[in-house]
Amino acid sequence: MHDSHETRARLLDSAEKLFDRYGFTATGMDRLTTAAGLSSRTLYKHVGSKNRLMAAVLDARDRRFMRSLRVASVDGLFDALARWFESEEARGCLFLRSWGETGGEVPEVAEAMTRHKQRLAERIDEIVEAEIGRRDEALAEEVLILFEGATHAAAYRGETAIPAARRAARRLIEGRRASG
Amino acid sequence: MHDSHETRARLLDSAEKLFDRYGFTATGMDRLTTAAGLSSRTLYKHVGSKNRLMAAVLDARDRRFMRSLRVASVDGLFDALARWFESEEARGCLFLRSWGETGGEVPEVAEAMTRHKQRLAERIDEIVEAEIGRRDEALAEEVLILFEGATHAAAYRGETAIPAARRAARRLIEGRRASG
DNA sequence: ACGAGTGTAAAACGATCACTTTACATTCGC
DNA sequence: GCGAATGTAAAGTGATCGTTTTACACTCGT
Repeated sequence: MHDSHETRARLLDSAEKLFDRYGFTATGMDRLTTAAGLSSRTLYKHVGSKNRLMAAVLDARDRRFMRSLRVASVDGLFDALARWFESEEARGCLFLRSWGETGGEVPEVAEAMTRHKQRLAERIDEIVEAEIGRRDEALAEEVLILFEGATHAAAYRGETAIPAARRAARRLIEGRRASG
Repeated sequence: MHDSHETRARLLDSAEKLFDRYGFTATGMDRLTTAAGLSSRTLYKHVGSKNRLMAAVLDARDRRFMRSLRVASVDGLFDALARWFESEEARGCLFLRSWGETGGEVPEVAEAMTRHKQRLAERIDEIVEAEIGRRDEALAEEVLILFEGATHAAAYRGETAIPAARRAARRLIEGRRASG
């Protein structure tokens, strides 16, 4: 048989590009099968439904994104985001977009979004702790908001949004480190 | 004749709720006509097409949103956002969502998004100037990113995101006010 | 009372939607 | 070399998409 794992990877990869570029609902199954080089029969054997395909795409994207965020400082965090947008176009967070497009009513998608945002928040908690030597949930939430804001502002302002967010985050961190 | 202006307002109002709740593509014309209490013939006489309806909805929302942002301080800015989310559910920015759903390929929608974000940036420029007594584009961009971040983080973290963003913005402002 | 304007309800348009099925080719272990 | 598995291509499923059309009713100024 053909390598099932490789086929699935190719499917998730091409589907992610299409969903990101054209949106979830506007991307039809024929475009997905063509891009993956699969018959619709095989595609359905692999993922079961369009909703489950979207959820699988989001889970794979979460792993890839989180892998790129293995950094130990807020500068590293925003540098990682800048690097992400060197290979991906900035169109806002795909998790939030998919969740919004489906009205929050597709459980697989809603759960993938929640899981991803939970992991992101935890990662930022750790980075903030590494920076100032103790946990600071309030500061971590502020950095998370800058991260979320940079992700979305980059979609319409270009990548100057990312150094601006990085600058602001650094200032907030320095303020807590000194007077903490 | 029936009041054409009132009919149009009712149409835009119900359409905005549906687009926001279920997404643009997933909301069909039958749902829109039913919610507006109009025949499809009349709806098409008023707005011409679904794309133009979305653009009209966005323009009306821009006016309403900008009217709610007539404030003179960053505290006022984030308080206004909190007030906005008392009557609207937080699902991220409808302009960015619509733009993303249509792949940036519907000119009316893309232009409405660009116009809105331009106005928002100008308003925040003015607010920052009122706070510190001079223009500061870098600081204004940081506040904009916090605003964008709060808008989207509120969708999955609840409204604690807004006071957190307000707190961070205040800290950034105070830093520039003191040290010039 | 009449034509123009404005409204409705409902059928019809071809296209496309997610998904299934049919029919057939290939590769595999044994 | 045979049966099971896995693949393809392509037609077909009924539903729904955005949009237009047909047919008909009401209200206006004149």
